[in-house]
Amino acid sequence: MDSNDLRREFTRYFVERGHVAVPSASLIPHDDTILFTVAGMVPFKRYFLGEEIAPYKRATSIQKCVRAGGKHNDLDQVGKTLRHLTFFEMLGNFSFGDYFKELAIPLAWGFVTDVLKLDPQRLWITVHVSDDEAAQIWEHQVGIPSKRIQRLDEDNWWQMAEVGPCGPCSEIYFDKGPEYGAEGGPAFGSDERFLEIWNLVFMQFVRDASGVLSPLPKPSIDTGAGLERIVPILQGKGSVYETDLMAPMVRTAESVTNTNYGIDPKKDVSLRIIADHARTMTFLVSEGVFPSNEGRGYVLRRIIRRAVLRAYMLGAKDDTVTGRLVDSVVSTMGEYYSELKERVSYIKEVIEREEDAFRNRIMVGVDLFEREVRDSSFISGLAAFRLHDTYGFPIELTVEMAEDRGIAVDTAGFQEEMQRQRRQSREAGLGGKGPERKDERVFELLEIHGPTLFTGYERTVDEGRLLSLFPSEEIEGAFELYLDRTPFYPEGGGQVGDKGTISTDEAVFEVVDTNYAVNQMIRHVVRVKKGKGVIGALAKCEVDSVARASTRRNHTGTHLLHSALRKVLGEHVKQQGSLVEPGRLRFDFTHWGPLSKDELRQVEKLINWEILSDAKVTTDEMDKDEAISNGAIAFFGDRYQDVVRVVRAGEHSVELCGGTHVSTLGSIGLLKVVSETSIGSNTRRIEAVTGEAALQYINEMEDILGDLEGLLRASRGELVTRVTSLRAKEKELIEQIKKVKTQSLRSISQELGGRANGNYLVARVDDLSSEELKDLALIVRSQFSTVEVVVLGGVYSSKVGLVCSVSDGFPKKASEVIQRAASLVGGGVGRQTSLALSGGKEISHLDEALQLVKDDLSGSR
RNA sequence: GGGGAUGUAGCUCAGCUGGAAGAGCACCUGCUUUGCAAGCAGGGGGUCGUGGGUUCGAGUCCCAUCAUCUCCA
Repeated sequence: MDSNDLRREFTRYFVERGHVAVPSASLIPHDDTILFTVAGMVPFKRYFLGEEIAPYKRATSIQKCVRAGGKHNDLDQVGKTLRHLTFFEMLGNFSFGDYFKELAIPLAWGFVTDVLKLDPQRLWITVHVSDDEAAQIWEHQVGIPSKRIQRLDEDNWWQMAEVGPCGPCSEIYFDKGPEYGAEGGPAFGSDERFLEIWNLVFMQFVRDASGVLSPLPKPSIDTGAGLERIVPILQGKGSVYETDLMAPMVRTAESVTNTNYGIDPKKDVSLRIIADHARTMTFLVSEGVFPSNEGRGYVLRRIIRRAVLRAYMLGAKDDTVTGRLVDSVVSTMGEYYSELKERVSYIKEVIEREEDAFRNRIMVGVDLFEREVRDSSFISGLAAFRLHDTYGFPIELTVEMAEDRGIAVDTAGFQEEMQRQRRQSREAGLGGKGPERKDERVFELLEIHGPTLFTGYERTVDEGRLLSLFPSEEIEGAFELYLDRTPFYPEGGGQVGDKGTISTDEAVFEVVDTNYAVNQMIRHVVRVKKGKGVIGALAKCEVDSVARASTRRNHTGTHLLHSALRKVLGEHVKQQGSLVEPGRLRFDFTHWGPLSKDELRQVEKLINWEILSDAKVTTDEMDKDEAISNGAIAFFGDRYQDVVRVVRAGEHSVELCGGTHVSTLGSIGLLKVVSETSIGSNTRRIEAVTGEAALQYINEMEDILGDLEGLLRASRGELVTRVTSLRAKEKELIEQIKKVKTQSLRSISQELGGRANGNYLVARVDDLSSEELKDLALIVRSQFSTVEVVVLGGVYSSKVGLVCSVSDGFPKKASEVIQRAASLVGGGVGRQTSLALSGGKEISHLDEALQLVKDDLSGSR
């Protein structure tokens, strides 16, 4: 049975038994607590938590998963073991308060023995120490001999968090045979021998804050069976790397590194890492993750770089390898995962760019490494850390290159430095933002009155009933105000919250901000202008409609900007964040370098064409999945309700968005980009203005141009040529002045030379800058070869300048000659040998200082 | 969110404890020579990322800012 058969058989088995086949969700979960989708149940989490009602009682899925970075991280084990992977597919069947242990266990057993036809003699079962019920079912209902049912404690207890649903698990293990390790079953035997192939999670209890367990009224089932664990068993292979799932990637890794699998165990680890990472990087990029220096993007970057590094160390020094790896993943998995086939050229471009960047870093790092080993017989932890931290030179490479030369690396010291950095980062991270406080009072309101009805899409003036009013814990002197319905837009989707006024018969409130207190409860942050709020009073709500109108223009403008950027730069452009205010809009997105002037112009042109078309902006409410399948751009990490608003602006832009928008594009007026900057590697930020703000911006530019016209006495069209010619003229004049100065210095020098006292000259020359004074001293010495020491002093712009030049053979340093004189006029002097400059502010002491030098020189003769 | 590094001629970079802005390649002119990165002589090309500060004096020290690279969270 190959892996495609297995996927098909699995789905068929559970669909035949009343399950709805749910397609794999994105690897990017709608869940801030995890980095990636790490298990089959992640997309169903809200059903299990009771936050949403599941549209089906039984479901089955084959879920793409990534465990790399964050809490669930298998990066360090991959390749070293045969069973860990950073990318894998999870087979699952789920019951949402429908069947429980009594059916889940036989269903699992049936699939494993009837469909997969695994030998029951080689299967072991584990249950939780407390779970007699499951053990009973296994033994009596299924008929497993009790000696092959083992009890585990923590390993068979599942919980999502400290508080919330939890329960015992039961697992099926496959015995790979004595050649893989020690006897004893999964509880006591070897990890590599007894392979967990099936995990049944019984969501049975809910744990409260004090740790007390109480039974869930409707217990649920969550199953996870690793495709990559089962396939090798079915195909009689020792590991997934030899099966049809991953062998092609191993072959490609062999070919790009010119290495063979199965000869050197150390090299095998690398080949496995390359094969594993090839799959992970391909899938992550296909889902829109972009290499960057934070979050998911950073994990992706590390995965790409690690694969390249392993290939590099195996011998792929010059040629890029990732393109061929991606090709092999796509040809192996593209049939089942058609999204890979559709985006293959994009995936390759992103990954190959990252490989190129990394190979560049390696080149720089090798140079630095050479410099490091040149004058030292070992590499300190600090040096290794600096190579890694500052230049991105991998520690593995440092160690390997050092080994080649028989040089030791202090890896313990390196680890210490890493620890120090981790600690520092963590502390800094914690200091930033405190844990989100959820106010009990707000939950109560939600329970009693239900969600706040938002009416702001249709109007900016409305009436609502005052539900609650209490002092804000965050803002001194402010209050939180809740209504049953409101036209005030709560901050979200990058759009800032509305401001305005809320008034009742008894009171007037100024709304300074609006946001969500909890999901669906709109919080007005208000200051009391007058009177006292009475609960239950009818409140008149007036949103600052001028600001709202500007915000609308900017928000729709942001959508147009997004779609124009994708058109001009390419599909890799992904929104990374945005800020929509009345005054301006800000849009962050992924892209690998600054935009050229032409690209920016092109973007502006596309946007403003759309605006000129004055097309209607339509918003439709529809099912989330329907919207996404219709091609709407959704932002991973954002939370969407099941029913979403789809905003169409003009011909090209379709986005899921809860914000407020103009009704026709023409009312945006003009969109003008005012800045384009970088906010990190592969991330750019554009700021733009629309409507009135755009007019104001243009007027400011006009004013500047007007001022320039006045100053340069040139018309607008002549400005550039005028400045160019002025600069040329300036340069010419500077040249001339230089010449004239040199000439005049020469003639002064002639005159001074005659006043030399044998081998030295001390003179006062005023009105020369220290620069000129210095030149003069040098000219004197070049014109009069008998003069060995020249000391010149003078006053220039009410400061004293002092300079000394001596010939090569002279016994004293130049600085020594004028040392005392310099301190007399209030200046310091360095330790220069042939030429010393000094200066000070004590003009009255200049003559005295020069006399001092004269006396010294005549004395030393 | 917190660190580190870099920014000097078209390109690659040097410039030490502040004191006269450099090299190689490329470019231009001339000569020599018709042999694989040709040689010789001469020449042009710099707001030393930007803005402040310290100093008699800053490419160099301090602060801010922009850009690029990089590590950690």
